[in-house]
Amino acid sequence: MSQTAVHQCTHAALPLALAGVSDPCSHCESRSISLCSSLDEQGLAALSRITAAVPYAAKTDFVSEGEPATYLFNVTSGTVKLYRLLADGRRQIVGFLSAGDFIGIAVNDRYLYSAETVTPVTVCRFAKSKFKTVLEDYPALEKRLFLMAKNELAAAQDQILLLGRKTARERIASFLVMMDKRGAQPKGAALHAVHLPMSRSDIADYLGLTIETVSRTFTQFRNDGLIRLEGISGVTLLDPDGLAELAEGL
Amino acid sequence: MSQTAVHQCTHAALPLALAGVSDPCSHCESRSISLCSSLDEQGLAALSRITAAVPYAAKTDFVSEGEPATYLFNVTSGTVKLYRLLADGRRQIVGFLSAGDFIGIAVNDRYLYSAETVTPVTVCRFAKSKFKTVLEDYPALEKRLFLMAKNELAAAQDQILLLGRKTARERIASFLVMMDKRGAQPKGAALHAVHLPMSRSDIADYLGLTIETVSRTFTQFRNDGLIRLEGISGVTLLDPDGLAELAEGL
DNA sequence: CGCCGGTTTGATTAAAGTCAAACGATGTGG
DNA sequence: CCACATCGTTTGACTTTAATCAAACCGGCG
Repeated sequence: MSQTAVHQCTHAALPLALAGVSDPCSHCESRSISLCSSLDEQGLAALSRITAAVPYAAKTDFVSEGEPATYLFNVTSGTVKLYRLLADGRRQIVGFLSAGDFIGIAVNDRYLYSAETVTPVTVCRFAKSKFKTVLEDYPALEKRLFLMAKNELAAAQDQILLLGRKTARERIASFLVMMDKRGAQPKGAALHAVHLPMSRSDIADYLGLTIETVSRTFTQFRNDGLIRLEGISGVTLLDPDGLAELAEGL
Repeated sequence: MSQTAVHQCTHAALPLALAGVSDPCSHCESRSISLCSSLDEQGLAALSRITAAVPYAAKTDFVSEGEPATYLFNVTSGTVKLYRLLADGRRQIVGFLSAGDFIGIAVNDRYLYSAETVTPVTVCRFAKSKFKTVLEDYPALEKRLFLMAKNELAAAQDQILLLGRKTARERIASFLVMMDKRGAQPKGAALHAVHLPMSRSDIADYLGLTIETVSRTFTQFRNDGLIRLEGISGVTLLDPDGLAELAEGL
């Protein structure tokens, strides 16, 4: 029905000058890796109009599990953790997000988890009601959201396997390999220097372990020559292949 | 082009061209609870044309993790388990499916998990390529798939919390409460008779436990007066509220 | 300098896993 | 029809892994 709105706008580079300096989206650094990559210039402009770029300090809670999902967020810099709590305070971190990741996939219009910044973070914030109207005009955006949901689902199932069946060593190895991949050095780089912005406590709550077990396993890996610890948040993977095998249970 | 491809598929079955009587979808029992509920009569007929109703015996493997996702499935009766394996054979069941559930959300066109029937099962099977053409004509279908993916994601995160932070007792309680809800007696029914079609081994692999721990916890619950065990696959929840509290960690 | 939070290391405990045997349904063949 | 083999389940004894409790350590900061 409203698909007439879709087929236009295949012209190449519209001069950005039109949008002018007031449009934060058109020169956004995470544009190419975020859901915005599914939009043409017009769509970007439409989204830009309903977007507020918001900075948060480290350790700021900005989404609460079960609350009405009035805002959607697109992380543009920094690291965010998503978590759920049990009644007595036990915490499970369900994911770490960084630039390009999206927050707001909701069920019954309620957030599935709480979100807290790990580092200082900037997000693009949209009111959900307004976002929906943009969504209607740009079906590619919904496709992209669907794709992101599928990727989240795949990641969730990786974590289910990890939590259900892997040992502490395998969990830590999986975590290091994942963080290494995420750091995304161009292929096969020799130097696997990984930065871990989150605390040991966060790592523990992500892997279903305790702080002490995380710490002990790190020193074990150091003694085994698998990693080198550089300060508190730096790790170099000395044997990435060995760690990858450990992660798979080999 | 897509139309011709779709027509080819009517070779093996009855003369479907004359809709109505021979159309298996229009009187499908799971129609109202499956993705088909998002389709009008025309859409249903289109889907019907590319559908094959396939029966599987119990314990039949019919989807393999990592394989190209050439078929999609809609469960219409029976119980299916989805699982992932570690290299050495450790198994994690990521979900149990029953009538109305969908199999085939894929990433990079590959299945995320393996699927095996628990009981005798019937599925509606679609070739993915053909399904895609129907999808193009019925956007409501894609919306419905998106909704299902979001629900799966919510369920996956429940399981992450369970596996990462709950005790054996809490896991079993959560499982019983979930199976009770699924059995869906009309609201607040006094009789919480739950049927467990899967083996203890399946339950263990779903909850990240061993067979022995599952068995011991069941007898513990029986001794605590929380449940009554009726034969091998029957359980009655004597204290559903108590179990629900246990499940939440209270 | 000495406090403070997060981290590491150490000693001990507890929860769940492993190994092993008994039990109980179900099905088969003598 | 019953003896017996089989498979999944339950129960028991013991072990192991990771959790808990506790102290020492370390780096940053007022």
